[in-house]
Formats: sequence, C-alpha cells, structure tokens
Amino acid sequence: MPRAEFITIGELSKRTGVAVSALRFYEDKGLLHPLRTNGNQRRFLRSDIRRVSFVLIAQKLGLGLEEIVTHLANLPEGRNPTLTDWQKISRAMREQIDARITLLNRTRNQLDQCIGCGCLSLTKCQLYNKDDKLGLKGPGPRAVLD
Amino acid sequence: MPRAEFITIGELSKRTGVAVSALRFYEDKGLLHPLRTNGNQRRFLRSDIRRVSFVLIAQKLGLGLEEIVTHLANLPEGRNPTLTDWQKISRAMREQIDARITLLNRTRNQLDQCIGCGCLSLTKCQLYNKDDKLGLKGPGPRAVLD
DNA sequence: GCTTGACCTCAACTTAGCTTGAGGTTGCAT
DNA sequence: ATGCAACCTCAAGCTAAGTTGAGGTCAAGC
Repeated sequence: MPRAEFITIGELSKRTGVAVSALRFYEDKGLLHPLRTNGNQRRFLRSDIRRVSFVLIAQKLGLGLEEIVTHLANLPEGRNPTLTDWQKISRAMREQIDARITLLNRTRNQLDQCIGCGCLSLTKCQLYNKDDKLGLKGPGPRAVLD
Repeated sequence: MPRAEFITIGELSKRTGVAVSALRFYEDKGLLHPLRTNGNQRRFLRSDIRRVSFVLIAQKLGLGLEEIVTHLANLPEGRNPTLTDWQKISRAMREQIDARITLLNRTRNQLDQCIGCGCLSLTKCQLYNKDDKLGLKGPGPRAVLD
C-alpha cells in the first residue's frame, strides 16, 4: 500500500519548513482545512504539502494571505488537486506578478526622469497618484492635493 | 520677499497629502527634523515638502521607513538640499529598485518552469531557499528540510 | 499502564506603519 | 482680550503575519 494517507501537523511542518504555529495560523486564515482525530488532533492530506508550498511561493511573489486564499479557493477541496488544477492557478498568479513587475518598471522609469531633472516635485512628477489603483498598497490616504 | 521660510505641519500635510498624524510619526522615526516655536509647535522647512515626497516615492518602490532614513541621512540637514544632493540619493535608490525587479523577474521565470511541469515540488522546484538572501523579506524561517 | 513527546487552545506579544481619541495649549484674526 | 481652529502629547487601537507561553490532552512505545 502507499504511504499513510494522513500526516500530522509536525510532519507537515518538517516537510515544508513552516513552523507549526504558522500552520495553525494558516488554518485559522482559511488556507488549510485539516480533518480532526477523535482526540481533536489535526490530520492533513499529503497534498497539503503542495498547498503550503504554493502559499510560500505566492508570498515570495508578494501576495498577501487573503489574496492567496482566493487563489486556493479554485482548488478542489475533496479530491487531491491534479496537475491541471495547479497549472490553472499558477497561471492566474503569473498574471498578478506580471502586473506587479510592470508597475515596478514603470515607476522606475519615472524615477529616472526625476533623476534627470532633480525634481521630485509634486506638481510635475508623475510618480504620484496615477498608479495608485494597482498600488503597492501603501496604507493610508495618498491623495495629492496641491 | 519670497514666501514664508517655515511652514506648519498642517501646511506640509496639505502640500504632500500625508496626514498630520503620519508626519508626526515620521518625525518620531527620524525622517523629519522640524524646528519648534516657543510655544512648542513644529515648523518645517519648505524643502521638507520634497523630503516627504521622497519618502512617498521610496515607499512606492517598496522600501521600509528605516531604509529610507538611511538614504535621507545623506542629505544635508542644515542647508536646503541641492539638485545634486537629490540626484545622488535617487540614483542610489534606483539600484535598490533594480535589484528588486531583477529578483522578481527571476522568481517569475522559475514559476514559469513550475507551470510547465506542474511540480511545485519541494525537492525539485528552485523557488525555495536559494533566493532567500536578497529575499522579499518573508518573516520567520523558511528553510526546507526534506 | 504509564511515560513522554507531540499535540491542543487561548491569550498576549512582536514589527511596521499608521490612525484615533482624550485632554490640554497656541497663535492669529477680530 | 477673546474666540476658536490648529496645534501639542501620550496612550491605545489597527492590520499583517506570525511567535511565545501557560496550562492541559493525546497516542505510541516499552
């Protein structure tokens, strides 16, 4: 028979490098949905290793846990996700990261202009506003009046 | 005569779009060094508008306030910064943002490979470890054992 | 059948980057 | 000289993404 179907939180931690406390936190946030033993201990699917991997990658790409939750929502909760499942979701994510890179590039180019003129002037410099829709989510209001 | 030499915190707020509370916070963090009236109210230099602008841009580029403080440390505190001062500091920052873009690009390319093979496998996928030195500063340990 | 390491919950603490509120003072226009 | 908007400080609260610790339970090996 294949290896045990379920793994403990400790094992999941070892296999992913993510702290046990973080895994519990992830469950809390809806990223993981382990079963429970009669004694109330968590039991994860093997496929959750991959699920956690996905979270790590997505984080590296700069996504927040909430965004990741919505991506993961596209995975089947019952059966083990297939290769196609993962590809679909990865591709969707790729678009987000592409957008982020584009935005960063544009911002950098504008910075170049600012270097050229030494301006950093609110009235002229296009680095303000404009891009805030896709924004690198600075908290608080960033409206420029003037 | 030219316009008043000093501006109040409210004015600085209006001119930059940054909340008064945030400006006080920035002083606390060492980003601003206003003078005080006899009555203990803050008085900023006009050049502080530009200083705050710089903070906003730097934040957009993904720098933390602490990093920004060190960049700003290169500005003269007494006299108003010259164009050359700003150019020097902007150029330094450009390098940081370039590095960030590079890292992001590399990560994306690796994601492409993962899409190709559908792996997301800890043993094969190069998206783990490796890059963590320059890392997009995920908190906590991310070592992969396995 | 008992010991012990792994597990459980819940609450409090952490850093970053602020905001909000309470309670009090300043300074400019009339 | 007075009214009142704008200023002041200090403490507490917020979100993200977790960690740490106290106090208690589970399960697997001897």
